[in-house]
Amino acid sequence: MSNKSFQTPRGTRDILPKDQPYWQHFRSIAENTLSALSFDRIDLPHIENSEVFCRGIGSDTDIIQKEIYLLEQTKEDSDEKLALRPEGTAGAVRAYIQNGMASWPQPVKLYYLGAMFRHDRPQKGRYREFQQLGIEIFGDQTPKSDYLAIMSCWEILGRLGLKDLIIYTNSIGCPKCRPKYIAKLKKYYKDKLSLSCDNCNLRYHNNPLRLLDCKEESCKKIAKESPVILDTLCSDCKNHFQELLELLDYFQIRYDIDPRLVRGLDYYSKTVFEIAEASDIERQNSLGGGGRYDDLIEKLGGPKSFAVGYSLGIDRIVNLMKEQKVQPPVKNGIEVCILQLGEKAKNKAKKVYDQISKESINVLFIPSHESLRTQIKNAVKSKSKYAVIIGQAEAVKDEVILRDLSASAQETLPVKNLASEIRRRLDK
RNA sequence: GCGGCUAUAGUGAAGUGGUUAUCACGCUAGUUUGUGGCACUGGAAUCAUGGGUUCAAUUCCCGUUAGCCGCCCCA
Repeated sequence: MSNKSFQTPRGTRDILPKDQPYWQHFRSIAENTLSALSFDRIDLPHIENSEVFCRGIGSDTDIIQKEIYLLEQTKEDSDEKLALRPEGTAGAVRAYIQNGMASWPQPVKLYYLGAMFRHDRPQKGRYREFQQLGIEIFGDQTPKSDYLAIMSCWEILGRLGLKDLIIYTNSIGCPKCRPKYIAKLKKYYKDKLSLSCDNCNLRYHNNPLRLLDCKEESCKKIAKESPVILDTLCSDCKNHFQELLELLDYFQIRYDIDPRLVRGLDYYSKTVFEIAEASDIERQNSLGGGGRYDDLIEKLGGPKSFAVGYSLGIDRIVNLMKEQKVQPPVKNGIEVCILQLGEKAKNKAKKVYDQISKESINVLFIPSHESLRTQIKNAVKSKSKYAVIIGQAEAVKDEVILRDLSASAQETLPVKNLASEIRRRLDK
């Protein structure tokens, strides 16, 4: 008897049986939707060489600088630093390269489902171990893939029954045109740095794009007046974005262009987007986000290729399902319990059991000497819908009592065709 | 990583510097083997954890841990 009790480490939690229907509902809708669009599932390791993440996500990002879980090294792999994955894209790109997917028929459309880890301060909807669904489309540079990504995401959440969702989108240009914008942005900010927060002063040097993303009131004002990247895009990026928007319009996907939307990961180019509930103005709890990352494959040592993808935070989606009262379907469980009194009934009960289970009705029968009172209590506790009661009298006459446990009504029925009778009632 | 609030049965809540710490719902055992959800009788909390103040701490103070909120960041 130890008196020390344990609890889940900070930012992790048990997902208990009562919540599982929500998770299963999400998974089944997501997987059905995606496989209907010819996405294939891939499972990736939870650990990778930490370089995959550093080079992929960008060593200046918060994720790498302060949120990544590095594993303690063991003797055997002492020269390989391993890290718990903080997101899925970098690992997916590694898999694309390692498995020569560049020579598969393009585009390669993948999805994955699983836990990600970030050492952040937990809050509601923010956990250190959290579940993501991610998709990646490799090998196509046209806006069709951007559209397909956004549409699949929109479709999954729509089919789940979530309401009031909105896509925020923007284009952050390509390596050709972004430097021009950044120069323009820096010029604009140059004489305003004294008015900006410390963080923004750092951003000015390290990651100027993120100046637009500052949440400080004073900085927000400055950002609001700042030059808009869309005006500086090269014609290639401009057309790409334009074509994407036309597709979104055509399919009536609700979106807003947010010229200040930039994302926390370094690998994006051209299209970026997030999806959130419309009332979550500050987007503290984005349900998901993604974008195009045409240069990442090369950056991780692969051939020149193209890619677009996104990830959804399942924990947040489950929270929203609960808030919006989305009812997940519930599994059937036990439908019929057989209760029996006496030896004679015990022999009959087995035949009844066989008949019922052949009809693929979920039936439970454990012979016992318990009182009928106790047996009924147990049947109710097992959440069975019906009880089939067989006593001495019924056994002799080849009958049973069929009791509806929720309605407290019962009637005597012949054993013959009992199963199909029960099936009829269950299907009602 | 920084700041704020919180911590009492499974859940939600009361409450007190000093005998058996309340209440609701839930859970559980039974009310003597032909009828459950009602009723009745029982059971279950070292008042998160470690330390301090005190004759005495669940109550006051400090640390720790965890949750929530804000910042940061993101899913």
